[in-house]
Order: sequence, then structure tokens, then C-alpha cells
Amino acid sequence: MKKLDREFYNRDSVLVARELLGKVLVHEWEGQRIAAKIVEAEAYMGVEDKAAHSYGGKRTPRVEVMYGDPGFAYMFLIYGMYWCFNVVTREKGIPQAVLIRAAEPLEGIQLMAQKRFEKEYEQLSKSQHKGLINGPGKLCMALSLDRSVNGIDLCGDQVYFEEGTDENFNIIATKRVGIDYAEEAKDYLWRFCIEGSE
DNA sequence: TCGTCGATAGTCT
DNA sequence: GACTATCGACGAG
Repeated sequence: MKKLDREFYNRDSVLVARELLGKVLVHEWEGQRIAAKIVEAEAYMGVEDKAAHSYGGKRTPRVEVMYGDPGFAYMFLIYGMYWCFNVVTREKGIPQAVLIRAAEPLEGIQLMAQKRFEKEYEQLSKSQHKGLINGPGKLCMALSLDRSVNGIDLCGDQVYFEEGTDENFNIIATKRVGIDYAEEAKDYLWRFCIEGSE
């Protein structure tokens, strides 16, 4: 399938977050393809968004990638143990990003099961199966995304997005998660999900 | 199936 | 020294 190009990412995060739903995230890892269909994403609108790491124009070594060109990966560690995968949006100098929160497995499912539970896919319990990649930290574990891919070009050959095959779904917009400190910004409907996905 | 709670380390003040 | 864009274990029902 066709890779998403630079221009796709060079728009506001809310647009990119919506349109990333149904697209396929691919990680070519040690010669194997690990792929998943995005079903949940959140927009972080940068300077004016109290929930964003770049709120108020904050600029530190960690968030530097967000100030660069669109279509690059911004990884950060949360709660001391989990990685979160983000896509940088908008042109250089405007620090916006989209957090990828959940997906459905497509390829490399055995690898995902190994990385998450050190088990064969067939041996997973029902709850393990459902919880394989239904959260940002879990998704990063399963797709082998960590600090080593921070700042990587998503228009390259290692980590990238492809067009999806099934564009036939409804999108639900809800409040973002885990940002109680963000005052009025915590109520913005900037979290997007595919209706009916588990 | 729901809730509450502790783990854990990088980052910034 | 405080805080965090989360997860899973565990207990009550």
C-alpha cells in the first residue's frame, strides 16, 4: 500500500488524528513487518493546548522533535516505565503532535504476543488477546517502539504509515485521557476512535 | 466487571 | 524533589 507522504502530516493535529484512524502503522523490525490498524488517536495542539508538552512554547531537549519538520516520531517515557508513540504535525517551528493510543493487529501478531506476554498468540487468554495493543504503552511494547525510534523519519523505510483498505467506519470524538491537570483543555473533544472497535 | 492503588525512571524546577 | 499524554495486580461484589 501507498505510504503517507510529508504533506499528510503538515496540517493541524486534529485533522491528522482523525485521518490516521483506519491507516496502518508499520514497523520493519529485524527483517519482519509488524503492522496494525490505528483505531484511536489524540491530538495535541501545541503552544495553546494546556495538555501538550509544548504548551506555552516550552522548549526542552525532550520536546525538541516537535519543533522540527512534520512526519517524524516523538517518543516519550511516561510514569517511569511506558513509552508513548507520537506523530509530529505542522511545519517546522509549530510544535504539534498526535498520540497513537490503540490499534488492531494485522501482521506480525506472533511477535506482538511474544513482546507483550512472552507467549504464543494461540496461548493468550481472552483478556490478553483483547488487551494486546489497546493502549499507548501496550502498543509501543508490542511494536517494539522505544527511545531508539525517537526523531525517526516516518517517510522513511523503518517506521511509517500506509493507506488502509477499509475506510468504511464511523468516527467518535471524546475527551482526552489522563490530563486532569489541563484545566479547560481537558474537555476538548480531541480524542478520536473508530466506532465499534474493541 | 469494576474500582483502587503501587510501580518506576526520566525530565524539569 | 515533584510530577507524569499508563498498566496490571488485586480485591470486592
